[in-house]
Amino acid sequence: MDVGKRLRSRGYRVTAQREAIYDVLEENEGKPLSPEDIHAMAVVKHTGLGLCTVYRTLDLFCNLGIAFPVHLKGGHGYYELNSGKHHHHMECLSCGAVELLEACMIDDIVELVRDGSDFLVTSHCMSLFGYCPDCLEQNRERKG
Amino acid sequence: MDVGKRLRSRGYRVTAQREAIYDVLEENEGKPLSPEDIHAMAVVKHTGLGLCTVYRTLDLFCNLGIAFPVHLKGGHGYYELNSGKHHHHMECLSCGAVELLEACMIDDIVELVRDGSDFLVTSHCMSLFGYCPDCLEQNRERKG
DNA sequence: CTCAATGCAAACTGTTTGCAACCGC
DNA sequence: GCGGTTGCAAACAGTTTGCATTGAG
Repeated sequence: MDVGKRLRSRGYRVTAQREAIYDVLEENEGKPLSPEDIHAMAVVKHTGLGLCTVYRTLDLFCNLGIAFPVHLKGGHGYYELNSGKHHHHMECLSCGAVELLEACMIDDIVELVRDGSDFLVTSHCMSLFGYCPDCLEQNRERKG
Repeated sequence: MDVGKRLRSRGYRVTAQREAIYDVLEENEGKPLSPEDIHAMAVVKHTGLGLCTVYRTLDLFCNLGIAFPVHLKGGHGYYELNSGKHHHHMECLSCGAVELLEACMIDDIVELVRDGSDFLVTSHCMSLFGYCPDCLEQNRERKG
Protein backbone atom coordinates (compact mmCIF):
# COMPACT_ATOMS: atom_id res chain seq x y z
CA MET A 1 0.00 0.00 0.00
CA ASP A 2 1.00 3.62 -0.58
CA VAL A 3 2.96 5.24 2.30
CA GLY A 4 1.21 8.56 1.82
CA LYS A 5 -2.16 6.99 2.54
CA ARG A 6 -0.88 5.06 5.52
CA LEU A 7 0.57 8.21 7.04
CA ARG A 8 -2.35 10.48 6.25
CA SER A 9 -4.94 8.00 7.48
CA ARG A 10 -3.22 7.99 10.87
CA GLY A 11 -2.98 11.77 11.04
CA TYR A 12 0.68 12.08 10.09
CA ARG A 13 1.98 14.38 7.38
CA VAL A 14 3.43 13.17 4.14
CA THR A 15 6.83 14.78 3.63
CA ALA A 16 9.49 14.38 0.98
CA GLN A 17 11.88 13.09 3.66
CA ARG A 18 9.52 10.31 4.73
CA GLU A 19 8.93 9.29 1.15
CA ALA A 20 12.66 9.21 0.47
CA ILE A 21 13.26 6.98 3.48
CA TYR A 22 10.37 4.73 2.53
CA ASP A 23 11.73 4.40 -1.00
CA VAL A 24 15.11 3.32 0.31
CA LEU A 25 13.49 0.69 2.50
CA GLU A 26 11.41 -0.56 -0.39
CA GLU A 27 14.37 -0.74 -2.76
CA ASN A 28 16.21 -2.83 -0.19
CA GLU A 29 13.41 -5.13 0.85
CA GLY A 30 14.70 -8.15 2.71
CA LYS A 31 18.02 -6.49 3.53
CA PRO A 32 18.70 -5.05 7.00
CA LEU A 33 20.00 -1.49 6.95
CA SER A 34 21.39 0.75 9.65
CA PRO A 35 20.02 4.28 10.10
CA GLU A 36 23.32 5.49 8.66
CA ASP A 37 22.94 3.24 5.62
CA ILE A 38 19.44 4.54 5.09
CA HIS A 39 20.53 8.14 5.54
CA ALA A 40 23.34 7.74 3.04
CA MET A 41 20.94 6.42 0.41
CA ALA A 42 18.03 8.71 1.20
CA VAL A 43 20.07 11.92 1.27
CA VAL A 44 20.64 11.43 -2.46
CA LYS A 45 16.89 11.52 -3.03
CA HIS A 46 16.34 14.44 -0.66
CA THR A 47 19.35 16.72 -0.24
CA GLY A 48 19.79 18.08 3.25
CA LEU A 49 18.06 15.17 4.97
CA GLY A 50 19.25 14.95 8.55
CA LEU A 51 20.31 11.77 10.28
CA CYS A 52 18.06 12.53 13.24
CA THR A 53 15.11 12.66 10.88
CA VAL A 54 15.98 9.15 9.78
CA TYR A 55 15.87 8.01 13.40
CA ARG A 56 12.57 9.76 14.00
CA THR A 57 11.05 8.41 10.83
CA LEU A 58 12.18 4.85 11.43
CA ASP A 59 10.70 5.05 14.90
CA LEU A 60 7.43 6.25 13.42
CA PHE A 61 7.47 3.59 10.71
CA CYS A 62 7.97 0.90 13.32
CA ASN A 63 5.09 2.17 15.41
CA LEU A 64 2.89 2.16 12.34
CA GLY A 65 3.99 -1.31 11.35
CA ILE A 66 5.64 -0.02 8.20
CA ALA A 67 9.07 -1.17 9.18
CA PHE A 68 10.42 -3.35 11.98
CA PRO A 69 13.69 -3.68 13.85
CA VAL A 70 16.01 -6.58 13.13
CA HIS A 71 18.31 -7.81 15.84
CA LEU A 72 21.68 -8.87 14.56
CA LYS A 73 25.01 -9.38 16.32
CA GLY A 74 26.35 -6.34 18.14
CA GLY A 75 23.34 -5.43 20.20
CA HIS A 76 23.48 -4.05 23.69
CA GLY A 77 25.77 -6.29 25.59
CA TYR A 78 24.33 -8.80 28.01
CA TYR A 79 26.43 -11.65 29.25
CA GLU A 80 25.84 -14.94 30.89
CA LEU A 81 27.96 -17.70 32.37
CA ASN A 82 28.55 -20.34 29.74
CA SER A 83 27.25 -23.41 31.46
CA GLY A 84 27.68 -25.43 28.28
CA LYS A 85 23.96 -26.09 28.08
CA HIS A 86 22.25 -24.76 25.00
CA HIS A 87 19.22 -22.56 25.57
CA HIS A 88 17.32 -19.43 24.60
CA HIS A 89 15.41 -16.70 26.38
CA MET A 90 12.03 -15.15 26.71
CA GLU A 91 11.96 -11.50 27.69
CA CYS A 92 8.93 -9.81 29.21
CA LEU A 93 8.16 -6.59 27.34
CA SER A 94 6.53 -5.17 30.44
CA CYS A 95 8.91 -5.78 33.36
CA GLY A 96 11.98 -7.11 31.60
CA ALA A 97 11.86 -10.47 33.35
CA VAL A 98 13.79 -13.10 31.46
CA GLU A 99 12.76 -16.72 31.50
CA LEU A 100 14.99 -19.54 30.36
CA LEU A 101 13.83 -21.54 27.37
CA GLU A 102 15.23 -25.01 26.98
CA ALA A 103 13.41 -25.71 23.74
CA CYS A 104 15.54 -25.30 20.65
CA MET A 105 14.69 -26.30 17.12
CA ILE A 106 18.00 -25.09 15.82
CA ASP A 107 19.13 -28.46 14.55
CA ASP A 108 16.03 -28.70 12.38
CA ILE A 109 16.58 -25.18 11.10
CA VAL A 110 20.24 -25.77 10.36
CA GLU A 111 19.29 -28.84 8.40
CA LEU A 112 16.79 -26.83 6.38
CA VAL A 113 19.42 -24.21 5.73
CA ARG A 114 21.93 -26.81 4.65
CA ASP A 115 19.51 -28.05 2.02
CA GLY A 116 18.51 -24.59 0.87
CA SER A 117 21.76 -22.65 0.72
CA ASP A 118 25.53 -22.81 1.00
CA PHE A 119 25.71 -20.73 4.15
CA LEU A 120 27.75 -22.45 6.87
CA VAL A 121 25.94 -21.92 10.15
CA THR A 122 28.24 -21.84 13.17
CA SER A 123 26.15 -20.11 15.80
CA HIS A 124 22.83 -18.42 16.29
CA CYS A 125 20.74 -16.36 18.62
CA MET A 126 17.06 -16.45 19.28
CA SER A 127 14.88 -14.61 21.73
CA LEU A 128 11.17 -14.66 22.27
CA PHE A 129 9.34 -11.56 23.47
CA GLY A 130 6.07 -11.36 25.27
CA TYR A 131 4.70 -11.14 28.78
CA CYS A 132 5.58 -13.03 31.93
CA PRO A 133 2.94 -14.59 34.21
CA ASP A 134 3.28 -11.80 36.82
CA CYS A 135 2.62 -9.02 34.33
CA LEU A 136 -0.32 -10.87 32.81
CA GLU A 137 -1.76 -11.26 36.30
CA GLN A 138 -1.32 -7.57 37.15
CA ASN A 139 -2.89 -6.57 33.88
CA ARG A 140 -5.86 -8.82 34.61
CA GLU A 141 -6.35 -7.25 38.06
CA ARG A 142 -6.16 -3.71 36.66
CA LYS A 143 -8.88 -4.47 34.14
CA GLY A 144 -11.13 -6.60 36.29
CA MET B 1 35.83 -25.88 36.26
CA ASP B 2 37.84 -23.32 38.26
CA VAL B 3 38.32 -19.94 36.51
CA GLY B 4 41.83 -19.62 37.85
CA LYS B 5 42.90 -22.78 36.06
CA ARG B 6 41.18 -21.81 32.83
CA LEU B 7 42.91 -18.45 32.81
CA ARG B 8 46.33 -19.69 33.84
CA SER B 9 46.29 -22.56 31.38
CA ARG B 10 45.81 -20.06 28.57
CA GLY B 11 48.53 -17.75 29.82
CA TYR B 12 46.29 -15.16 31.45
CA ARG B 13 46.72 -13.88 34.96
CA VAL B 14 44.32 -14.61 37.77
CA THR B 15 43.34 -11.33 39.41
CA ALA B 16 40.88 -10.46 42.14
CA GLN B 17 38.88 -8.42 39.62
CA ARG B 18 38.45 -11.34 37.25
CA GLU B 19 37.42 -13.62 40.09
CA ALA B 20 34.88 -11.08 41.32
CA ILE B 21 33.37 -10.79 37.85
CA TYR B 22 33.31 -14.55 37.43
CA ASP B 23 31.59 -14.95 40.79
CA VAL B 24 28.88 -12.52 39.78
CA LEU B 25 28.29 -14.42 36.55
CA GLU B 26 28.17 -17.71 38.39
CA GLU B 27 25.74 -16.41 41.01
CA ASN B 28 23.44 -15.26 38.22
CA GLU B 29 23.67 -18.27 35.97
CA GLY B 30 20.92 -18.29 33.37
CA LYS B 31 20.21 -14.58 33.78
CA PRO B 32 21.48 -12.04 31.23
CA LEU B 33 23.31 -9.12 32.81
CA SER B 34 24.59 -5.86 31.40
CA PRO B 35 28.19 -4.78 32.02
CA GLU B 36 26.78 -2.15 34.33
CA ASP B 37 24.78 -4.76 36.26
CA ILE B 38 27.89 -6.88 36.61
CA HIS B 39 29.99 -3.92 37.67
CA ALA B 40 27.47 -2.90 40.31
CA MET B 41 27.53 -6.38 41.83
CA ALA B 42 31.24 -7.06 41.42
CA VAL B 43 32.40 -3.73 42.86
CA VAL B 44 31.00 -4.91 46.20
CA LYS B 45 33.33 -7.90 46.09
CA HIS B 46 36.29 -5.86 44.88
CA THR B 47 36.19 -2.17 45.83
CA GLY B 48 37.56 0.16 43.19
CA LEU B 49 36.75 -2.13 40.28
CA GLY B 50 36.44 -0.05 37.12
CA LEU B 51 33.68 -0.39 34.58
CA CYS B 52 36.19 -0.62 31.74
CA THR B 53 37.76 -3.62 33.45
CA VAL B 54 34.36 -5.28 33.34
CA TYR B 55 34.20 -4.71 29.60
CA ARG B 56 37.71 -6.02 29.08
CA THR B 57 37.10 -9.05 31.26
CA LEU B 58 33.80 -9.93 29.61
CA ASP B 59 35.52 -9.69 26.24
CA LEU B 60 38.23 -12.03 27.47
CA PHE B 61 35.72 -14.44 29.00
CA CYS B 62 33.84 -14.60 25.73
CA ASN B 63 36.98 -15.32 23.77
CA LEU B 64 37.82 -18.09 26.18
CA GLY B 65 34.34 -19.52 26.04
CA ILE B 66 33.73 -18.71 29.68
CA ALA B 67 30.86 -16.38 28.97
CA PHE B 68 28.87 -15.56 25.85
CA PRO B 69 26.88 -12.60 24.58
CA VAL B 70 23.09 -12.75 24.61
CA HIS B 71 21.20 -10.74 22.06
CA LEU B 72 18.03 -9.27 23.43
CA LYS B 73 15.84 -6.46 22.22
CA GLY B 74 17.51 -3.08 21.89
CA GLY B 75 20.56 -3.99 19.88
CA HIS B 76 22.11 -1.84 17.22
CA GLY B 77 19.28 -0.73 15.06
CA TYR B 78 18.77 -2.28 11.67
CA TYR B 79 15.49 -1.81 9.87
CA GLU B 80 13.69 -3.50 7.09
CA LEU B 81 10.54 -2.88 5.09
CA ASN B 82 7.71 -4.84 6.66
CA SER B 83 6.59 -7.01 3.79
CA GLY B 84 4.30 -8.99 6.06
CA LYS B 85 6.19 -12.18 5.35
CA HIS B 86 7.78 -13.85 8.31
CA HIS B 87 11.47 -14.64 8.04
CA HIS B 88 14.85 -14.67 9.76
CA HIS B 89 18.43 -13.91 8.82
CA MET B 90 21.84 -15.43 8.46
CA GLU B 91 24.74 -13.07 8.90
CA CYS B 92 28.24 -13.83 7.61
CA LEU B 93 30.79 -13.31 10.38
CA SER B 94 33.46 -12.58 7.80
CA CYS B 95 31.99 -10.08 5.34
CA GLY B 96 28.72 -9.15 6.99
CA ALA B 97 26.59 -10.44 4.13
CA VAL B 98 23.07 -11.18 5.21
CA GLU B 99 21.04 -13.96 3.66
CA LEU B 100 17.31 -14.28 4.04
CA LEU B 101 16.03 -17.35 5.79
CA GLU B 102 12.46 -18.38 5.12
CA ALA B 103 12.53 -21.37 7.46
CA CYS B 104 10.95 -20.73 10.84
CA MET B 105 10.14 -23.24 13.52
CA ILE B 106 8.68 -20.60 15.76
CA ASP B 107 5.22 -22.10 15.83
CA ASP B 108 6.63 -25.35 17.15
CA ILE B 109 8.67 -23.51 19.73
CA VAL B 110 5.75 -21.36 20.84
CA GLU B 111 3.72 -24.51 21.31
CA LEU B 112 6.46 -26.06 23.42
CA VAL B 113 6.62 -22.88 25.48
CA ARG B 114 2.88 -22.84 25.96
CA ASP B 115 3.07 -26.31 27.44
CA GLY B 116 6.08 -25.58 29.61
CA SER B 117 5.40 -22.15 31.07
CA ASP B 118 2.90 -19.34 31.44
CA PHE B 119 4.88 -16.85 29.37
CA LEU B 120 2.77 -15.27 26.62
CA VAL B 121 4.91 -15.08 23.51
CA THR B 122 4.02 -12.19 21.20
CA SER B 123 7.13 -11.82 19.08
CA HIS B 124 10.62 -13.14 18.69
CA CYS B 125 13.93 -12.67 16.93
CA MET B 126 16.33 -15.23 15.62
CA SER B 127 19.55 -14.89 13.69
CA LEU B 128 21.99 -17.50 12.52
CA PHE B 129 25.70 -16.67 12.28
CA GLY B 130 28.28 -18.34 10.14
CA TYR B 131 29.96 -17.91 6.79
CA CYS B 132 28.55 -17.13 3.36
CA PRO B 133 29.51 -19.10 0.24
CA ASP B 134 31.84 -16.34 -1.03
CA CYS B 135 33.86 -16.19 2.16
CA LEU B 136 34.11 -19.97 2.36
CA GLU B 137 35.40 -19.99 -1.22
CA GLN B 138 37.99 -17.28 -0.54
CA ASN B 139 39.17 -19.09 2.53
CA ARG B 140 39.56 -22.30 0.55
CA GLU B 141 41.66 -20.50 -2.08
CA ARG B 142 43.90 -18.90 0.52
CA LYS B 143 44.62 -22.27 2.08
CA GLY B 144 44.96 -24.38 -1.06
C1' DC C 1 -2.52 30.28 9.32
C1' DT C 2 -1.38 26.52 12.48
C1' DC C 3 1.14 23.15 14.31
C1' DA C 4 3.57 18.89 12.93
C1' DA C 5 8.04 17.99 11.04
C1' DT C 6 12.70 19.21 10.12
C1' DG C 7 17.79 20.41 10.63
C1' DC C 8 21.18 21.69 13.52
C1' DA C 9 23.95 21.33 17.41
C1' DA C 10 24.42 19.87 21.79
C1' DA C 11 23.45 16.32 25.16
C1' DC C 12 23.48 11.58 26.49
C1' DT C 13 24.57 6.52 26.86
C1' DG C 14 27.22 2.65 26.18
C1' DT C 15 31.73 1.22 24.94
C1' DT C 16 36.70 1.71 23.77
C1' DT C 17 41.40 3.50 24.21
C1' DG C 18 45.97 5.80 25.80
C1' DC C 19 48.76 5.85 29.50
C1' DA C 20 50.98 5.73 34.00
C1' DA C 21 50.71 2.96 38.19
C1' DC C 22 50.25 -1.63 39.93
C1' DC C 23 50.86 -6.47 40.94
C1' DG C 24 50.73 -11.68 39.59
C1' DC C 25 53.98 -14.88 38.34
C1' DG D 1 61.66 -7.38 37.78
C1' DC D 2 59.04 -8.10 33.60
C1' DG D 3 55.05 -7.56 31.28
C1' DG D 4 50.16 -8.37 31.68
C1' DT D 5 46.38 -5.90 34.04
C1' DT D 6 44.13 -2.08 36.05
C1' DG D 7 41.84 2.61 36.86
C1' DC D 8 41.28 6.92 35.28
C1' DA D 9 39.94 10.20 32.04
C1' DA D 10 39.32 11.29 27.62
C1' DA D 11 37.76 9.74 23.16
C1' DC D 12 34.29 7.61 20.42
C1' DA D 13 29.89 5.89 18.14
C1' DG D 14 25.17 5.60 18.02
C1' DT D 15 21.06 7.76 19.35
C1' DT D 16 18.09 11.33 21.44
C1' DT D 17 16.62 16.02 22.54
C1' DG D 18 15.82 21.34 22.67
C1' DC D 19 14.74 24.84 19.84
C1' DA D 20 14.08 28.00 16.05
C1' DT D 21 12.62 27.49 11.28
C1' DT D 22 10.00 25.42 7.64
C1' DG D 23 6.18 23.73 5.13
C1' DA D 24 1.91 20.36 4.76
C1' DG D 25 -2.88 20.57 5.28
